[in-house]
Amino acid sequence: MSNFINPVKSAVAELKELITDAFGRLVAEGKIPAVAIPAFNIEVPANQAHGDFSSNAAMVCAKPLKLPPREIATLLCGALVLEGSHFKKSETAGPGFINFFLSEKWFSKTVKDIITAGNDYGKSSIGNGKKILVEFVSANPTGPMHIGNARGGALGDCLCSVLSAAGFCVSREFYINDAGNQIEKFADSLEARYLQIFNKEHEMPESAYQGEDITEHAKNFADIHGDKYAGENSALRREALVEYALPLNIKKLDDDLSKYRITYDKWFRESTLHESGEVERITELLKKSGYTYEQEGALWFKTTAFGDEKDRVLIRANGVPTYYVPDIAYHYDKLVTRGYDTAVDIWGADHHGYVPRMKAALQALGIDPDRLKVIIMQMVRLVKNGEAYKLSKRSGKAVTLETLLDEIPIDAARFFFNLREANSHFEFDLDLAIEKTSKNPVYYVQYAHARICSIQAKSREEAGVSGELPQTSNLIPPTTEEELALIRHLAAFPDTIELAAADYDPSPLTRYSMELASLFHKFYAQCRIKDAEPDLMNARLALCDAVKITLKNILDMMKIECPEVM
RNA sequence: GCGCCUUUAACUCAGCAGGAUAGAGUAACUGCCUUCUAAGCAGUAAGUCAUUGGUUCGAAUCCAAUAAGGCGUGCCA
Repeated sequence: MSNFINPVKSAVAELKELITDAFGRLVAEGKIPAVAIPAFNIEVPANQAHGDFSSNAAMVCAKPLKLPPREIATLLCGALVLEGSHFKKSETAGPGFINFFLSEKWFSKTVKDIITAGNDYGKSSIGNGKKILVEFVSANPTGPMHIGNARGGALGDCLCSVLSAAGFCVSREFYINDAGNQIEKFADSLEARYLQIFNKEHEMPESAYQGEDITEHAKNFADIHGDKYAGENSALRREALVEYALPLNIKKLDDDLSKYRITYDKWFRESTLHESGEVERITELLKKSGYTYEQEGALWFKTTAFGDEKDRVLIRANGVPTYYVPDIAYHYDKLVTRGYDTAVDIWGADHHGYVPRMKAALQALGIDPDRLKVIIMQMVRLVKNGEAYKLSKRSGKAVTLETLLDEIPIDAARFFFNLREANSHFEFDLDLAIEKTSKNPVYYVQYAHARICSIQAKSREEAGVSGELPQTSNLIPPTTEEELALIRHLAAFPDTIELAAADYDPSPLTRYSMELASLFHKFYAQCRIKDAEPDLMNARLALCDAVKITLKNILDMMKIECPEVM
């Protein structure tokens, strides 16, 4: 499935070998004492003048070798054999760094490898086929989704793509809280609105959902059933109302999320855990774990034994389980019953205190708590005309996902929400998101893609060839700094995916795409393609192709369109 | 009170398994379209990396304390 082309990794591995060989040679020649060489790093210097890679090998050896770092660096440089490698030059610099410069061959090879890999370029196998279940959005089915769900959706969906690209076997899941207190509250609200239709005096409970969607449900229900349920007993009436409205709400969630380009592998209903007896079974398992006790008529779980700040109630004194129990049952289902290696949950920051609680329960059940990875997402602050934008025109309530997508393109929403890491307080500039200029990062990146498409078409036309360019068999090496910088960055793509996957954070990829677009635009401004010499034109078209492939691979992951014309 | 998160240029943010002169975009100011998409490029200016200590050859990065802000701390979810 995945190609193992990682131009940076292979270069780094080669360098480590070259340096180790050089040490060996120095020892053999008696120039340095034979002591254990400490681990050293190969890194990409911030400053390009310092080469393509640099190593601190000489610096970390200063102590064991009892020699000044610069002297060691000079010795190492003398002992390095670069012939036949992908490097053309090494030099000592600064406090004792050794800087390495890649040969032109490496650059040509990288371009060729990317084109060969195509859709697979960037994929990695670090996931090793491990099964990951990512649960995200899981919005309350009692009402519309809000702006936090919009962030969670874009983040979760993109994270799934990243993990897939990194070689994990990923499932997307939505957990529907269709049981418990909030459904009771939903029933309260619907019932009150329904009864109000026939009796204006009827009062709405203060704790009820006040949104217009509730009123609409009640009205539509009354259109179908009239006052038939007004005289019924409350339990029947509530049941009928919930049975009517809940599926509509769930359908709406699904519809809205589909518009947002999110489709789940599974919608998991909390109610099934109650119906199947799993909730009771988990309660028994927890009791058996020895970490529960009864107090004041309630059943408590000793979360303090696992570092939480206080113990928590599992079963209320009235015999009804708190939300905690089905949640534990749900995670048990993910990690044990269904056997996922890892469960990733994306939660709003207001739930962060819940993390130690959930992990404590897993531990009590003998499950490694590290198998649950909770991504905490900080709040989003919408800004319009330089001011906080809090209210939605339609409902007068918090801005809904639907309202947001009315205001800005889906591409922009998905891109913007992945611009920052989840755990950063996020300011979303609505004016910027709809702007069609280079200020808007989405357009900037898409424009690079469209530009390449245009160049390719024009150049082929000019050369009078029928789609046969570029020929990658014999690329002439790049020479300009713009080309070199662009290829260096292309080569870093697989590492960026691995980094994003390891941190469960897609945002490095978003920023990577902006940098790639920027380097491409610079290259475009500086290097002619259409009227270049045939060999040069071919090489540059190949480079364009490699950029286009990489851009497309990223935008596909984010489910953002790759326009050929803008 | 206790816990988690945040604090880097005027604004929004990168950088944080310690490394060589702290980066980008926006806003401000200058240039560049008879030449492959100006939705673009080039340039100028902008910093006490919240503060104070510590760790060491070296700290925006690690540790501690302080300050400011956000969020938690329910027999709500």
